[in-house]
Amino acid sequence: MGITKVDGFTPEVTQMAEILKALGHPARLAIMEYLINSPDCINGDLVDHLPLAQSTVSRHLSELKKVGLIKGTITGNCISYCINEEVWNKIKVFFNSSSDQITPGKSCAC
Amino acid sequence: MGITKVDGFTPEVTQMAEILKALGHPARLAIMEYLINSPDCINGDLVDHLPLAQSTVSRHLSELKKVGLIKGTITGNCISYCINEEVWNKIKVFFNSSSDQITPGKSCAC
DNA sequence: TTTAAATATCGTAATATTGCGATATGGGAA
DNA sequence: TTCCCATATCGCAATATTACGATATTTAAA
Repeated sequence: MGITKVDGFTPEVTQMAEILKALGHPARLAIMEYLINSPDCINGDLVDHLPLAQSTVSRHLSELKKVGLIKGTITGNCISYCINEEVWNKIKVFFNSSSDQITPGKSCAC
Repeated sequence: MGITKVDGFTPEVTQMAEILKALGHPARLAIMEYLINSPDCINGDLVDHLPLAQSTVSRHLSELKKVGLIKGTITGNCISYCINEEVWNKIKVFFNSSSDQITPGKSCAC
């Protein structure tokens, strides 16, 4: 089928899965790291840093923006993309709070 | 194409992307939450908690195991699956350390 | 207005993913 | 051994993803 079932899952799970799915690609994860490390949000030479064609990079940027991981706009030759810290923080909180719920030293044998 | 390019990315990025990709599905994320909240690792009634057929759940479990997110084995009627805390923690560290690198109040305009 | 630059979108082809039913497999119980 | 139960695997069909080249779009500058 290739179609992901959504019915029966909580909106929280569905939304977080969408975000993580967007991050689950080497190019998109590399883009995020690049944006994190670039202090001025400019990613004009992003294409040079990735082994992908310009159109492919643009498509990945579009997907990251779709799920809210990045924000910004392009106006002329001024490229202004940066991390959406709110969403990024949401992921961080998700994993931190999940970790707290793990029973330490959980036995995995019967 | 549908084939994800790997050449040109660091092994770290590629591996983390694989893990996040595995988590980027509502069913698999729900499975992880279920495993986190079940103190005794038993997931025999996992199928009842998901809106998916048994074979589909088994396939998702297989993918989670492939990337190391869960560990355990099935011996007879004794189901023993649980979170691989080491990998889970690796994700947590990844997002926490990444957040530290974000320049606070980064301006996104030109 | 025309040109140059940079990014976005389109069209396409190849591959991957998803889900289910059917079936196979494995271990315990009768 | 045979039966029963639960999970794993297979095979299939439908859809999604990925990447690229070509083209469109947009903005600033000449």
